[in-house]
Amino acid sequence: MIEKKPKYTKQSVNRKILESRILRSAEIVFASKGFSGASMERIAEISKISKQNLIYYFPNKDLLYRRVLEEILDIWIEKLSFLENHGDTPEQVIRSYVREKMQISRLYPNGSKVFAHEIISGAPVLKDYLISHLKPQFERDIKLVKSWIDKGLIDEIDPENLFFTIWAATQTYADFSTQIEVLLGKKQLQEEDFERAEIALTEFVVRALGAKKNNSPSF
Amino acid sequence: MIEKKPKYTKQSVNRKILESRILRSAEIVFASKGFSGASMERIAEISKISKQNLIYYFPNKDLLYRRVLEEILDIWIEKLSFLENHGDTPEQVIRSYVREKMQISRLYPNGSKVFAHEIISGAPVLKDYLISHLKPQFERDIKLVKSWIDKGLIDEIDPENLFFTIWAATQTYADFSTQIEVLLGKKQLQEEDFERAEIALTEFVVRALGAKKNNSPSF
DNA sequence: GTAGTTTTTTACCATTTGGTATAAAAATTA
DNA sequence: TAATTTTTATACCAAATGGTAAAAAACTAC
Repeated sequence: MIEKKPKYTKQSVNRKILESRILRSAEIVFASKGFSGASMERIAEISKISKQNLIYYFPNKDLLYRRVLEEILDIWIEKLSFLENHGDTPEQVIRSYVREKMQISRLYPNGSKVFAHEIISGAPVLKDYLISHLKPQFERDIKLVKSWIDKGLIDEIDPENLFFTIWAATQTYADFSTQIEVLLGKKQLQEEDFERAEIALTEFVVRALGAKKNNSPSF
Repeated sequence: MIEKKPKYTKQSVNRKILESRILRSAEIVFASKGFSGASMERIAEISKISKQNLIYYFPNKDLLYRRVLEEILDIWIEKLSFLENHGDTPEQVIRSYVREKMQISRLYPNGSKVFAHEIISGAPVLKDYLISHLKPQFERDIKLVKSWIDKGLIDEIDPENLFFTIWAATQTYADFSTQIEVLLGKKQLQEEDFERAEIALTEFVVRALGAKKNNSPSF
């Protein structure tokens, strides 16, 4: 029997809230234990609901895992396109891009870690998605960078490796945070650490590109 | 009863061979499934021995995991010191360092992945080791880079982030190889891909440092 | 060859865990 | 108040899996 329902009942709102609470909990557990090491029991515990109730919302673990991955990927796909980082000069685009990427590492460290586990494991779940969604965007962005080179706006760098390096350098602040914390002697990375990293990396990249600067170098 | 034995009997040789075969198999499984997802059964299968025989050599999974991590770390610690990359100029040191690091990614991709899983998971096993071994070396290397800056050999870059970026960019070729393969449209990364990456990254870093070059820029 | 040691195989077990089934509160909506 | 949805509790189960115990087989040394 199909019923007509108001869109925002108390129940449906609570449901959304609880679902996202579960997803955040799942993120934490998947990030720190990997897919196999994460137990539904533990995720339920962190979500402060019973295991049975968790299963009521997410009938199985695979689905929950997929949802966590989808969530972080949607964020990336949305913010990660070079083309959409409006800016007139290559330098502006790069600065904006590195900032966006670094913000994702700061704001969604657990999602990033789950993604990292997945890719390192050979992307058993995400491979198709990478091919269908990430690759086309990557190729568009590569073209853009090549056009910059052709126009003489930047030096003749290797476009593919430019992206791999930026991604790696920004993600390392989420994925390898434990190592960085140890080496910097900090219990946890603070906003200032991310800011410093953003500045350093941006400077690296801009220098490497030999981008024609608007503002004079700061040192 | 303690017996004197010849050092290289048929048995002891076979044992060493089998042990390293097991370690390589374990590396593969830990890399693709993480610690929890890796089963002793599967590791035995790849090693072409029975599960019970595997347990004979490595009485439990934790120990096997530790051994795999130790193996890759020994390689790193050995090759990763900035100071030991002899070279007169900063540029030479950097080039040598990036090359070494990239070679590790090429030669030990699975070890690198196991390490990555471990760090992303919060380094439950390796944390102490990082503090006691990696941190002191890191601090020495930071000092060296700072001395370069003081002497005006390189520009005033952020030393810590220099290392984080180099590590991330080189390791991504091992850890995120699946993603890179997808984006480059290749089934597997070849030696030429690593070489290209090495050149690109080296150039990238050298430019970022503003190191005084010996050879004129190639473009 | 034989005793002693090392390696391999066979049989088995206890725990974990993802998930089912069911009933019944509790809360929400109509 | 009746119907629906959400939550918890109880009991349970099959498969996977890390690990034990012990006997058989292979090898080494004398």
